[in-house]
Amino acid sequence: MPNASSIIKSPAISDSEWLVMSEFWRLGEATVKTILGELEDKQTWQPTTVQTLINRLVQKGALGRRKEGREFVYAPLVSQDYCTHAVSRSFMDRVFGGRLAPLLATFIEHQECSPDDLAELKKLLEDKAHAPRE
Amino acid sequence: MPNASSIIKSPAISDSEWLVMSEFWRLGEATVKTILGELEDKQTWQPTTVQTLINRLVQKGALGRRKEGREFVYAPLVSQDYCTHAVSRSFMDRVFGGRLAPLLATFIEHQECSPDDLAELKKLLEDKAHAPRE
DNA sequence: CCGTTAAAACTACAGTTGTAGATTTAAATC
DNA sequence: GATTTAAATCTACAACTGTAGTTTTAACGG
Repeated sequence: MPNASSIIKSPAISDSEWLVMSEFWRLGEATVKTILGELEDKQTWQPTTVQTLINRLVQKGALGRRKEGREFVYAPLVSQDYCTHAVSRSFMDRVFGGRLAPLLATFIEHQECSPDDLAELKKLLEDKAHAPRE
Repeated sequence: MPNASSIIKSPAISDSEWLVMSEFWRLGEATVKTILGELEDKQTWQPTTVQTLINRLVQKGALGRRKEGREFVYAPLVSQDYCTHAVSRSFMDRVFGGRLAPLLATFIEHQECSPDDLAELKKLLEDKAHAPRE
């Protein structure tokens, strides 16, 4: 995936669209039918709804596609990593004035973290501290 | 602020509206004129735009108001803490499958954290570890 | 080659959002 | 009380969203 970041603004992916993109990111590529199968248990969307969301993602440049027989095979044109980073960044800016600590604090305060979670987070920080420049 | 959480769904505050709410949360209460002054350096909105955003926040139940002379004094009806927690929760669910560690990892990976930040985060975790139940 | 039929494309429609101009109202002032 | 005028209300309008029905197209099977 060429890194379009810092040049191209990541396409604005809406909430519903994000659910669809998640499947594509997980699968790498897929037909509408495949996605319908994947989403079946998670959503109650009609097939045309999913089709519409996919179409919009193509229009926005988030998905590409190639014809294969009578159907299209779609695949992400933007990486999940890039998109999650972009939305996280703007989320943090908007809600926490760009500071990460208050974000983390919010979850810790509200006891959303199990001891295991805390340990995991700690490990993340320590690893980073020991290899500050990768 | 009575804790309406877990009962009442927090009003869906849009991006622009959030900027306005932030000012009210900071100031406690304010008139439109005050907010206009506060936002002047940060935004290029026309006065009516701000007025509209405030009106919508009132409609949504995020702000209350009382008449004072010829103008209204507005004040938050929902706490910042509650709202930030609510949006953080749903953001994390949507983008990171509900897991905090990947969220943190995203920022760490992208070198968005200074050593100071890392230290601060670490301290947060340690404090929590030592006082798991407040 | 033609019909069947799955897939895609087109159309729809109300609610939200970003942004703001135009009009009304009522408080303050003379 | 009439006038001024700041503040609020009303209106606008396009883009985006969530959600899906209707119509067209073209590949496959006979």
